[in-house]
Amino acid sequence: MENTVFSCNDIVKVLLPIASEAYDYIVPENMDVFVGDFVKVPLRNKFEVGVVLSKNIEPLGYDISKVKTIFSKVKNYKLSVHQLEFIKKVADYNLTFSGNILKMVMGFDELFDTVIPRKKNTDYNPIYVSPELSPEQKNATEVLSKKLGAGFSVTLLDGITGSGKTEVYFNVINEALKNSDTQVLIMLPEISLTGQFLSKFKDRFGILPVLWHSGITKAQRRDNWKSVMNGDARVIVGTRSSLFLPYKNLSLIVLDEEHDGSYKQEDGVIYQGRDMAVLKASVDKIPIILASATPSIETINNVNLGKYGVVKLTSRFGAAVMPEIDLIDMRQNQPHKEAWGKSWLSSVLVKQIEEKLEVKEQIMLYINRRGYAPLVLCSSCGHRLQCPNCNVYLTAHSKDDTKCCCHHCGYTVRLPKVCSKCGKEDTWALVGPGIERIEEEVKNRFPDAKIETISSDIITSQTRLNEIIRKISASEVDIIIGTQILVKGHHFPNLTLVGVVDGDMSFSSSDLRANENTFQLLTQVSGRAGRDVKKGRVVIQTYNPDNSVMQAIKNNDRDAFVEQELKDRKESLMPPFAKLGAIILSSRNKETLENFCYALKQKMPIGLDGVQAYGPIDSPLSYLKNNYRKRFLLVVDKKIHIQDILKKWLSMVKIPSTVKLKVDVDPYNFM
DNA sequence: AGCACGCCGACT
DNA sequence: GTCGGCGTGCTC
Repeated sequence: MENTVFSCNDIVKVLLPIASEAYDYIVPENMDVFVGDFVKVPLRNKFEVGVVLSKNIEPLGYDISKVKTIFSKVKNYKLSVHQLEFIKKVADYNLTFSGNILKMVMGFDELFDTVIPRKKNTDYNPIYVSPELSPEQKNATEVLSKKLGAGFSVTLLDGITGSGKTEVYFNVINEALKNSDTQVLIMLPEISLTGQFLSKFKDRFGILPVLWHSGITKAQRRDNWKSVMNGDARVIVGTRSSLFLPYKNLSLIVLDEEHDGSYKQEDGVIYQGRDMAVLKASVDKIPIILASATPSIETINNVNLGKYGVVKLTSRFGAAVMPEIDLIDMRQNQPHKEAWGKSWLSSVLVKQIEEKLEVKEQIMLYINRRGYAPLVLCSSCGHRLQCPNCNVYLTAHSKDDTKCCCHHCGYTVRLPKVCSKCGKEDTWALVGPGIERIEEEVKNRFPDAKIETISSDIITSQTRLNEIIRKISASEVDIIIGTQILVKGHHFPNLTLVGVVDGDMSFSSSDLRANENTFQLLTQVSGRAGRDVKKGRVVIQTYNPDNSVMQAIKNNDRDAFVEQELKDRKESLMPPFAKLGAIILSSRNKETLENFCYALKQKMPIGLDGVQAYGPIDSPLSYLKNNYRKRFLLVVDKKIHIQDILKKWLSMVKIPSTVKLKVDVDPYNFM
């Protein structure tokens, strides 16, 4: 197979980076092509580069006069049989075209432009310096190192926050790299984490890994892609898209923060990066390490079933101990009447902040809501400002010179003078707290404190984020107010108090993993406190202190949470005890959408054993970016191949060109 | 997803 | 007569 050569007049299948399966092309005279070769072919009225898959032995299902001839071969570019197999499997699993996956493999448009190659230092001379490991860390390193070179395996590196998981897998990576021509991929959930990670890696190994994510420059893309293909890149750090790079000889994948929802790609081709990483490891027959302090329920279930191995780190690194966690019952801690609608920090939390400021230790306040206020309401008639393109309310940003923004489509409007409904002037009430409003309250209460606010609206560049992280580490900041961006992975030795302003927020999402997300998020946020010699403290404000998730967090009892959650999922027949598939339909035309939904409903798979089909229903966001949206949901027995059911169902209807249809295998949210 | 083709209304 | 907006369908 590897050496299969095709020559003059053979018809071969060429996969192109477009939404399609492979097309047929004739091999011209004086050209030999191999499986995996990149070739330039005519497509319509231009040229496109694709990859040779196989010889076409089936009769053509169309007019042979349409078949064009390969124009040229692209030298020095090749995909291995493993890579082709991976493309096919990812496409099949997620019910999309192989061409869409190839597009991700090829990474960018400029790949085959003729450019002067840049000089890069490709020497790999690491001088690895490991810190002294604890007995637990040593054991974990040993167990994981034994998986190297021993074929496909999945192992969960299950270690509490601050236990030193990174040092463990760094040691394993160092072990893997002793074999001179192998490559290692380290996956992180978000771009914002990669910068910090690179310097940490450099501290230990003395060299920088190759970086890959959607934000790197074109020149970097081109260079990094090539160095991964020719094997010069030994260590690659990247987000989920780095899975599709053309590795020459990958020997290990480490996927950090495996529970993180950011691994799920929601637009374009929908896929779960973590699951595709496991698939990649199985195709390449190599080990994969999944690391987390709060593993996903799916992964824990796979460990329980014996499908995945596990190594545990149960104590914090060095002298650090786990923080003490308090739940503040907000029903008993409402602000005073005159502060109603102006204050969101309970007196308990305020007192704790004062105490920490006194002893010059750092405080982090967490609120996962951008902007100033999530709702703008006319106090005269009750009218709410809404987005014209989506059915959501607008969020008020920056109190003075107020702009109102839609967080889904980006629509922005100045706060109008008069209410469009009742015509009265200056009646707007800005309702609820966002991060900017919490910042305002903190500044009023602690005017002498040095405060930094971190949200995606404020942090527009990696440099800016790095600068703030440096300031925090150097204790130039007293109070840090942040959204998601700060929760993951950071280590601030002097941070000893974490305050969660709205602990209930993530419960209210239309996500089937809402409980799980809340548990993971609050555990991770809490994990920022007291990572060094000083003991940390966590204050979570909540209206549901008796809720079992909240209790599990307070008691630092992950097992209790997992047991309850597995029981609930089993009873309600949700993953990991059932397989889900969603069909998401959207159209600018409401009637066309409704008619097509009716047609799809007629062909819905009913009466099949172990298959339940629901829908259509309006999406929770039933109007988004000028499109109406509806959904169907399939819930099937784990033994049933859900892709087959979906494929068969969809083959029975004709999708109008004005209706967009997306399939989401293993959906996470129902938006 | 692009991109061309063709149908139709508007405007010179 | 012809320019351009947009709905439709094809790409080997």
